[in-house]
Amino acid sequence: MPIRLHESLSRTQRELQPAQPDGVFRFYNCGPTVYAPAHIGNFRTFVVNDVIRRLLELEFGPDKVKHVRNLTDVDDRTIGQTQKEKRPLAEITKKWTGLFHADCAALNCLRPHHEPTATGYIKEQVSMIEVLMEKGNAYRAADGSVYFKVSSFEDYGALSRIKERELKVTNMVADSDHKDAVSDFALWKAWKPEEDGDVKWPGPRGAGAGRPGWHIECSAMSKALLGDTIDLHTGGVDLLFPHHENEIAQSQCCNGTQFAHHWYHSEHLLVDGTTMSKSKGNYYTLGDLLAKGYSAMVVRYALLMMGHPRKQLNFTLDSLHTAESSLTRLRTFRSALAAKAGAVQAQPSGRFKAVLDALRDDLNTPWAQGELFGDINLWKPEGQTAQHAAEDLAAFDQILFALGLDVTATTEPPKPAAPAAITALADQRWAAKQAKDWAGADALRKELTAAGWSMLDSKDSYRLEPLKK
RNA sequence: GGCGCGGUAGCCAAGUGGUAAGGCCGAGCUCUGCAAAAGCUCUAUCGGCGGUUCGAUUCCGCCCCGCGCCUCCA
Repeated sequence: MPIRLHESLSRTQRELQPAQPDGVFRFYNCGPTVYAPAHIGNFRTFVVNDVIRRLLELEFGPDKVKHVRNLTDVDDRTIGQTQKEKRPLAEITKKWTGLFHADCAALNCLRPHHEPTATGYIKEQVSMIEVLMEKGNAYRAADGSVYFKVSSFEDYGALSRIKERELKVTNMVADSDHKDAVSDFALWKAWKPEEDGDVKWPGPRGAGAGRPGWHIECSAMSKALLGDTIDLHTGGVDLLFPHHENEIAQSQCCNGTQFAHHWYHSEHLLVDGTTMSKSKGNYYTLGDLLAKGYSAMVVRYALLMMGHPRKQLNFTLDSLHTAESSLTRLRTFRSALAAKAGAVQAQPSGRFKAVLDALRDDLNTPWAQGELFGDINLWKPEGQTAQHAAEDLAAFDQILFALGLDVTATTEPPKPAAPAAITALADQRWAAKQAKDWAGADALRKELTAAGWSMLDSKDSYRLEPLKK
């Protein structure tokens, strides 16, 4: 069964297929701006894209997928941060890039094959801008900036179906600058010493020094690393307009050919029913959630499995509890399977096939979850030979690979140690239990519970865990 | 004003023109001094009103409610 994915331009589901004769699937995913820690909304998109990458590898083979995800390391926000911190741009972007990589690794996202930075591709961007100027699709403004002339591209608006007169009037006033038309967008932004500090590069022929606009970077990096036409271009819905609309305009006018065969956009994450923002106090980074005691794998599960990627997902801390319980069941199930299989190695059985099919059907993760637990519920250890169990284990592991869920790693954060007062109570209860003083033991358990601790007995020892918040 | 999305059990969430997957939580039972873990079982008629149809949660129309986006935010 081929992978079918919703396509934003046609608004239909289309099969994913490599178009080039080399059979390599070319996949570009718009990456983060590295000026602050990425928040979990960002990571929903990256986790979803990671599953696309994994499905593509399963479908076409690991060496037949070329996945590019950029880092935006120069734009208004990164530069704004240099001004705020009075530190060089590279220092700031390096710091946040490092954290982004760490978060991605914790969330078990595969590294893209290329991770270009905007500042690493200035020449490529400049040269595209020059071509656009030569072709009459771009013009130099009075201040030395270069703008794309939207009216020169007939198909503009095809992706977002937005017409310039439909844009909110208030936004049109604010951004007058030196443009010929309000909908024209910057390809190159002239250097403003008071705002940009020392961030500048030599501009395209006929323009001043400055820096590239945001949109051109993706066009240039995609062209440089994947060629003029790619198989799939993805990002969050917010990028649909203007970012992707503008990329299409730039790339197609410059290259004279179709830019992307397939556009895919994942929906936004909401937190507590509304847009996440620092002022609302519902803004979470991965670090924030780890600090609350959740594992990154639980976060991945919640971001991926608890809602369809093309529907807004309302994230709550409660959903992390759900995810945690679900993930624990997966872990338990795998242990049972592995125990039964022993050392036997085998090819995947047909079990869990429906899970993969659900993913191939427009990344329907909730459906996949249904199939997954449905199959787990049907599994019975009785009558299973080690061979069968090994086959089922191989099939299960394939599903875990596709979803990027690592249940074998001990990703659980260490439980905090109990304070001395609690351990003392626990010891007392243990003693009471050994003396078969059930009433005393129960009373002590109640005390522990009241203090927020749970005492888990085993044959000849016990451990203490804090009760769930 | 424009573009778009959603309203399915306590919560989350798939899905189908013929009487609703799954997860979480909860309850009962088994097991176990208790608790935990594990296992079994149970829990909805799909926002409202019309229409089409033998039959609609699923198609059409209207209405109500909630939400997102609209130039540099994944």
